[in-house]
Amino acid sequence: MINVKENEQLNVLNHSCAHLMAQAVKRLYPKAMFWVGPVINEGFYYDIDLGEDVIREEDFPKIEAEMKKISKDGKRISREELTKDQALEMFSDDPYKIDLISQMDGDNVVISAYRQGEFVDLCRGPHVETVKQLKFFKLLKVSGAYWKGDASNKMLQRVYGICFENQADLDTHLFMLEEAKKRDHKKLGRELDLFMMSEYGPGFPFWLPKGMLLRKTLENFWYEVHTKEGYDFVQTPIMLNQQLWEVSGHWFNYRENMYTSEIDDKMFAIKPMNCPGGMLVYKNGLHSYKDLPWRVGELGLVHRHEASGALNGLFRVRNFTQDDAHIFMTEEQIESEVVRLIQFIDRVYSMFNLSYTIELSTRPEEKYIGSIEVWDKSEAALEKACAAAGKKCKINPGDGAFYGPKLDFHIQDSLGRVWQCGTIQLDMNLPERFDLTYVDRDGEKKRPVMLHRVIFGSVERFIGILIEHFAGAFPLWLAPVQVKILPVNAEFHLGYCENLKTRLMEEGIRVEIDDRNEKLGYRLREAQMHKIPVQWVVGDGEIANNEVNVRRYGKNESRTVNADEAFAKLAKEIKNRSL
RNA sequence: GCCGGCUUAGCUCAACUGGCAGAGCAACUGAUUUGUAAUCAGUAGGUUGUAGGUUCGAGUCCUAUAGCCGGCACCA
Repeated sequence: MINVKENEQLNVLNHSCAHLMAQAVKRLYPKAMFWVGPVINEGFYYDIDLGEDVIREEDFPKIEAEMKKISKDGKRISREELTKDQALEMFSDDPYKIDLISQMDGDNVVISAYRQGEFVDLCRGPHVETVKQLKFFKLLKVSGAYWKGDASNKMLQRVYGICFENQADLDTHLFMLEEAKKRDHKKLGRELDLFMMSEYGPGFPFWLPKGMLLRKTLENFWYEVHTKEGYDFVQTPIMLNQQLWEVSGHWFNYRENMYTSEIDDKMFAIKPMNCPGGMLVYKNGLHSYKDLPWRVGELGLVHRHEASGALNGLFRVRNFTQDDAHIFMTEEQIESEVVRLIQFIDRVYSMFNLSYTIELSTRPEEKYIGSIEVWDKSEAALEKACAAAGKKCKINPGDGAFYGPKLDFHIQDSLGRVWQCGTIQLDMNLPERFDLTYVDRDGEKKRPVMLHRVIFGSVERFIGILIEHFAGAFPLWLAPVQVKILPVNAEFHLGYCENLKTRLMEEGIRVEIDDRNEKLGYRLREAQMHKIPVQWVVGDGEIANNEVNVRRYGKNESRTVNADEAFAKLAKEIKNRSL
């Protein structure tokens, strides 16, 4: 999907289009007052105060028509430079502009405004020369948005749109949006019987048999690669008492987002994170420097009371499974361990054909714990590890957690959308709070360094991303049903099919026979619509020669091959986890 | 939580300004025994999300509420 913000020409075009929209809105809603109208990756928006009035999507054609009219009139867009006083004078009846102007530093600051016809707005620019250049645009959505992004402020109306240089680009973009809609994991999840939601448990997904197969395959893969990577595995309780959450600090910081319950007069909370339980596991025994780094993995089910409006399919839920691990180590081991982790994560993402970028988030300006010296050292270690692993990393200054810096992995799906999934976080807080130690070479007890890390992030969300990434057509190794066997005539060919099925099942291959009383074309169509990767058709010809007729998902062709060869090829493809 | 929208059969959607709740697919039954994306016929399926209200009459209008969707805020 196109990124408007990063394309210089489109950036300017969309910025000007935001002004064009504002002008049209002002004509149709004379009471409208405007806050800001920036360019974003997906186009532009404008935050508007309409008083009692409301803009709805059904009003878009009207606004777009007015925009077209203004564009046709072809007024030039001109820049004016003002002093602070002049600007205040010019916008004296607009509290939003006054707020903007008074925020500008110094009394001698030069303020620029852009004018097109009767419409003028404060703006740094640049803009296109004339509104005539703004022809190929579309308003996309409208929503509420807090003034200055602060939930305690009033809500303005935010209208989104996008503008291109020609009709073809606009059409392509709108087509892509339609494509994305077709891939919606909530829609595909229903069509492919993967999961369901119920109003009896908002935000708590139900996994259906087909989805469970997908999920278990993914989890088995996770255990397999982590075992090879030297991880141990644990499972910590879902529920622990208040005292533990006080030690971890969650009771004070996140209590309103935790589900609590009283047991025998004591307060308990359902875990919103796995770490405190992990700390207790570490403290269960003594640790020698010889045992470090200790990598402890847990597919841990956590519950968080997310705001109702935040819920969104599998992307944002109230219970989810983190593919968590805590790694305990000495300070000297940070860099080599993180290099190893980056390489590990790289291998995992490549299994799904997902590319990614890494971002390093550093010490927050104000809220942080620990000494600046340790922070600097940790940040340097993470950055060095990235370089050593041969990866670039973008730096997000001040975006780290209060307890440590982190590396975030942003994956890019097949539509070019970006999702933050993996993260590697150094934690200087919990080892202290839980008084973790190891016995060093010199016999002294020392404080280990700990890092949290996830690769999928949330198993549920990752599956949602995979559904959209693959448009529901999973690679063979992941597909809930891998092979559909279709007897041409169930009466005569079923026995042979059942032998094939038994043989596939013995190898752990997920297979179904469709022997319903329907024509082959009907059953084949259904198998294709369920995006089953492989269909084997069996009739008289195949049985006579120990063959199967193989058809793949999405291919409008089939090949008749020896059954043993088909079997071997399938097994190999699954074993290799081919894409 | 906030702003806006939506909610009709398992799914996708109809039902003019308030006037007899309907179709396709799926399901079920029967016929058909099928060779690469839909065989034919029939049957059943609904307190129109829920609770109130207005009206002779409500899927349609009003109020409340739940859930969902698009954003905002939040995301340890």
